[in-house]
Amino acid sequence: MPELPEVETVRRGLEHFVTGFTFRSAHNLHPRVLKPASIAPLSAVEGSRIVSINRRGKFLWFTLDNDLALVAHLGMSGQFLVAQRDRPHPKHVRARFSLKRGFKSHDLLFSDQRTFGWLSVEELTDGVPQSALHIALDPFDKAFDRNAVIVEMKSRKAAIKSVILNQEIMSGVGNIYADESLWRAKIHPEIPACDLGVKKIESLIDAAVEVMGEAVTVGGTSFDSLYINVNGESGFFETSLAAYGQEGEPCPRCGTAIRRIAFANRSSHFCPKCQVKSRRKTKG
DNA sequence: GGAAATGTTTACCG
DNA sequence: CCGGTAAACATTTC
Repeated sequence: MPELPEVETVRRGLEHFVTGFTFRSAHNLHPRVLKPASIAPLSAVEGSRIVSINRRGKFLWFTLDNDLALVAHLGMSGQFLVAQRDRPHPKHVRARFSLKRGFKSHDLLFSDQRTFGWLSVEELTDGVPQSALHIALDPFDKAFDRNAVIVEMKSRKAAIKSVILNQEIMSGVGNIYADESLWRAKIHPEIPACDLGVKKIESLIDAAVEVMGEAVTVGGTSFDSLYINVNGESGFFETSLAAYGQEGEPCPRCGTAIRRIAFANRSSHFCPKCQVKSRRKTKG
């Protein structure tokens, strides 16, 4: 379930294990793993050295030493795995890369059960691949302009949850962290963004940064294990979710049962007492 | 058996 | 242009 924190965890894992390595071979093992917009087959990366691993929102890419990038989106279920001899061969392997640096070598696998993820070879524009150019900066980017994002959000008539999920305004937030952020900021998901005060939108962005930052911290604690480190499992969900997936469970703040509504083709979870739609005050 | 689940893109309608 | 909705992609789990 990769959103920004999971993708960042994968990025850190890859940075640790494959930076400086050269692609010795690249094998495409599934007819849909290569994004149609890719300018070349996966084998185009053979012979290239990995300079850095980069991320914007949920888009991930390997910057190579030849102005190209191997771009990856994990979709719903994509994973990178460093193949290990003593581990069983993972299922749903869509691509296999053989890497080497000096006497060291290992295989990197891209596994994706539901095949919503993809890989592509792309050119970079100012260090950003073609397919991620339309994606807005995420709040962890050094160049992230918080005030500009607040102004943009405030100008939208759409429901605040749609706005915070819109990757072209601010990237990185998916359905889970949207619900968690809205819960922390005490905002009902269906309130039009333009009806919210600047302070409220500010607190929502801060909540998103906070909750995703915590998730990255938890996900990043597994650095001792090669396997866990790159597979994108954060372990965050089991203990720390206040709203997402908690329908019927008590709100950790007030004890009211969390509600689930179908919204924007997805589920939204919120506390009907803490996150009220109208600002009408109770009489008396 | 049916619904729901994660994300993105595209289409269609108002 | 904006926004809401749905469908498409695939598979597994409840």
